[in-house]
Amino acid sequence: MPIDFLDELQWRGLLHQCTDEQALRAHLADPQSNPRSAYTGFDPTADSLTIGNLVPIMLLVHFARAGHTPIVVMGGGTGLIGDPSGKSAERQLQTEETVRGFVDAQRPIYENVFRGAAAYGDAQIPSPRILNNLDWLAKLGFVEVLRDVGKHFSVNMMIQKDSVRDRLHEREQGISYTEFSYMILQSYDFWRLYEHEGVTLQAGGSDQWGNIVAGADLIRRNIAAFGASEDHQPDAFGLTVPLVTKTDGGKFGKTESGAIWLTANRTSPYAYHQFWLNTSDDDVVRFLKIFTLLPKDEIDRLTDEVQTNPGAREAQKTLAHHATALLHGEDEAVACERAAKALFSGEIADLPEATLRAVLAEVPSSDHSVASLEGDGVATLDLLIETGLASSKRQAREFLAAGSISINGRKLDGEANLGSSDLLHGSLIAIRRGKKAWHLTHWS
RNA sequence: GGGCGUGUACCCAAGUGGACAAAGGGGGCAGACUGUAAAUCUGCUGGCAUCGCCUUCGGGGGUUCGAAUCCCUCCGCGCCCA
Repeated sequence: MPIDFLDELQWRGLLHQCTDEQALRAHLADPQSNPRSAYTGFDPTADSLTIGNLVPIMLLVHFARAGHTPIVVMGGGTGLIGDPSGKSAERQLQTEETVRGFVDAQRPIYENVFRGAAAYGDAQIPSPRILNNLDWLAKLGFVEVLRDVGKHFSVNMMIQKDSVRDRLHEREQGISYTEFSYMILQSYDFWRLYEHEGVTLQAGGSDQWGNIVAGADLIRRNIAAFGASEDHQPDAFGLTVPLVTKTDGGKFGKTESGAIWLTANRTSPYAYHQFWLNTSDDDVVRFLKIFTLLPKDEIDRLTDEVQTNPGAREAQKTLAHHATALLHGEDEAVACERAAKALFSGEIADLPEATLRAVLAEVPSSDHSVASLEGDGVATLDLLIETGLASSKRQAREFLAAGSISINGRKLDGEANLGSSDLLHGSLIAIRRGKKAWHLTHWS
């Protein structure tokens, strides 16, 4: 039994606003005999996406779970122009090669999430179709665009748009004709997909509302101009997801060390898992709804757990597991949990070598000469500096005096020298400062 | 171009000849407590060294036994006038 798309979005808090909700509900009511297609566009501005981008992807997943057809449109073309929405300054134009590289790097993210969603239990959900708007935008002729598309856009309306208006009145940073035209391109995408792919719904982040409505508008005007549609309702809808916020006012998706990305080369699965695990009690239920596919009764149960037994952090653990599994796969999620357990308990000395190496794989490491362990051995003081765990001898002494340093999980009190008897598996010494800072030393 | 200000450590900010490696706050790091949370408490926060030494108060130069502090000069920033 497929889910009801709009109901699902609503209770999950994924629905920010949409055009004509009643008509949209009716439009989507019968996926069996009338499956619909929806698309979300993503402009490639980097070689990866951040967890903020995960929200509209989840929306497409729910669309698929409801029995409809999701389409991802990668902005290989629009990415060459630059969306002024939410930007206070003109963007640096990227070269075509760069954007192409970004497109290729981002493609697996969509595939991974949908694979993860299917693995979670919705085996019937299809993979999304992934298109690149460069394929049609690159072929457009300037005259053609001005006549067929531009005629439907009123400049009076376009300059009302917040992102454009701000730039017009901000004397420091104007807006180029290029970025001003962005809305027209995105609208054309929608029209194009409506015509050729039967797409009737565009979804996106809340900052995309203006662009989405403009697209729906273009479709309506074109229908009016060229006749077409058998019924008189223009079957083009728009829908946005909310901006995810944190209760404490901090920016969602950012840590001290930077943004949380959706590819392992930028944010390791372990760091990703830790990010979710550290969600505050105030946010965890909302995030469970948005970033996992857990059913309502399970989330209700976890909501109670947060209330009655917050110390167990079952909700955070569940969130971390499912969010990690969704993106990186179940195996990675399990590995992250195992690594977290070992690293936080500090009990690593008894782990088999292969497990130990796997657990510490993401920790900074350095190579040292095993010969130096002979005789008096190596002073931990010096080693702390060599490994970067302390920035000066004075600081290293401070850590040692405070009992902040552990060697292979054994707490060190005071200064000491390390010898070959401290080697784990004949070649490794793991140093830990405080609770979270680890460093693995290789000796050979 | 003229006038008045201002520049201090990661950030804000006191300090106007010696007691200044420089108050206070924030941030950061560590310790205790805890739930890898929040709040709270404690310590550290230029470097090297077992009393001590070395390098720092926008840059350079000078006065002085002694300069963040006084003088000269250059540079940066802010406000007002043109």
